Amino acid sequence: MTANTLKRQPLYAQVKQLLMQRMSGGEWQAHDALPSEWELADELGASQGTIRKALSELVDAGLLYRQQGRGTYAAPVPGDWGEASLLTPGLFFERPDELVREFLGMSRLNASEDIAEALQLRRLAPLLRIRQLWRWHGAPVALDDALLPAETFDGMDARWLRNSAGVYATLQQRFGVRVRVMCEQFRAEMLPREEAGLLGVTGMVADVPALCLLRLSADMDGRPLEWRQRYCLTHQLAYTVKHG
Amino acid sequence: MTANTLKRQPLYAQVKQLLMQRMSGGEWQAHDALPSEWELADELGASQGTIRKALSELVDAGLLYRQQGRGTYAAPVPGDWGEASLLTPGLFFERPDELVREFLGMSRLNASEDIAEALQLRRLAPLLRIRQLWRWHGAPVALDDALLPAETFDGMDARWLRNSAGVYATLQQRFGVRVRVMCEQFRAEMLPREEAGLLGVTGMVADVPALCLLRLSADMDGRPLEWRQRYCLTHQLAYTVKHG
DNA sequence: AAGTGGTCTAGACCACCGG
DNA sequence: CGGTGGTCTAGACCACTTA
Repeated sequence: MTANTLKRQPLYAQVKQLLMQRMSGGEWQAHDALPSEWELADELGASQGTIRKALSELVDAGLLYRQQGRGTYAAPVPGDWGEASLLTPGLFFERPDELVREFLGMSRLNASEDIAEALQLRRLAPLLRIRQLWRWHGAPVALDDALLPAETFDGMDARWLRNSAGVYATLQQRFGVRVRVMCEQFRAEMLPREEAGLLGVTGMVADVPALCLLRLSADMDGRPLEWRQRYCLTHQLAYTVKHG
Repeated sequence: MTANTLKRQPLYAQVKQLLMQRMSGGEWQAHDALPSEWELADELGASQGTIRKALSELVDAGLLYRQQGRGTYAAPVPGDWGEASLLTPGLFFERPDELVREFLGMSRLNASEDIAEALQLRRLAPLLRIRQLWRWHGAPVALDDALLPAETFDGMDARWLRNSAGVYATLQQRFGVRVRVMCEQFRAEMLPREEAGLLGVTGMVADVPALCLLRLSADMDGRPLEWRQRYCLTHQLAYTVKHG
């Protein structure tokens, strides 16, 4: 392989980088087959083992999946809900039920100091706020606010969001940006009034504890893209994370 | 390498398995150096590349760490707190402060149906309950109950727990068992009275929401070992998880 | 300088999948 | 059957640490 990128990067890392760029450019959609290891090796002038190492790391990163005897394929865009599933508390081996997403609306606001810092924006930078409701067997269980830098996603159209599979799918389709969840925070809070209303928590029993989730997402190069805040009702359900 | 274990396992997986067994047996303590790749290759009759693949997977699993030019070392036992750190809500890049663990006591009880199933025990199987308090800058922030199958850990001594670095460290030192966190659940709950007392939540303001964490841990072969329940106060702190 | 892990190559064989 | 990914080998060179 010709030494085209930064010299101090190992070859397999350069291959990985190149493939990620091509994937971002939309060369392969979800479930499209990539060239075989040998074709890539010829094309890029590297050995098959080097190509394999790059592909393996992309599989680990969740960007590709492989099937013995068939080929290597582009993985679908991750959903807005994230890796964790909703399960009945205490049952770790339950099969997760499907969550249904409902787009509530898009609005504009200015970044607070915390959020501006996390997203590496100037103070009061304009943001898009995308609000979604999650239902489980019809009942609302979570409320999402996704905050995106407005300048990066200038031209975002609410209709795109209403008719797509979620924020991440829209960013991928309309802006060619692949999102990666960087870190998440959990804490317990009393459900604020506005969110309680949207989640259908009625009556004077306003003393409902909610699981509050914060998420920071970035593109494949690590540039922050999204600050997400979620209120989850966990009376009957719990957020379940499986480890390596 | 002689075909001694199950035939359908690839060689590198057998090497991995063997090294895990030796590690469990206490052959290498934390930060002890393992033999070099070439020494292992000679000893086990595999090639250096195969040994490397096994070692790499053990590094990914957190059992080993490697330093270029120096060697391969046994990783220290993970702490009881887990992977997630406590940070100020909304600040993802903060440096996590140290948590101080305090052993409160050990008692016995019988497994509920849920717990018996998760730990693959019969109903009402005897359990050890190990209670620990976590402090952050002196103030209590979390309360842990670790539930272990009493028969597996027959002879467990409370003094071991009081003077060790935690439950996992004790299991490793006294029983040669390496613990691996399988999955965790989060939900929001109002803090029950007993836990509120132990966490120093005083007065009539009993309406404190708490982050409730459930954890299922296992040994390296996947056999369930521990059910842990934790109540976290998250008024000023949040549970932060970083992703791959 | 010697020893270690990290990268890279070339070639081989196997297991699996599809037509 | 051919093509694919999965495993394994042997050998080479580099980068880093230690002495």
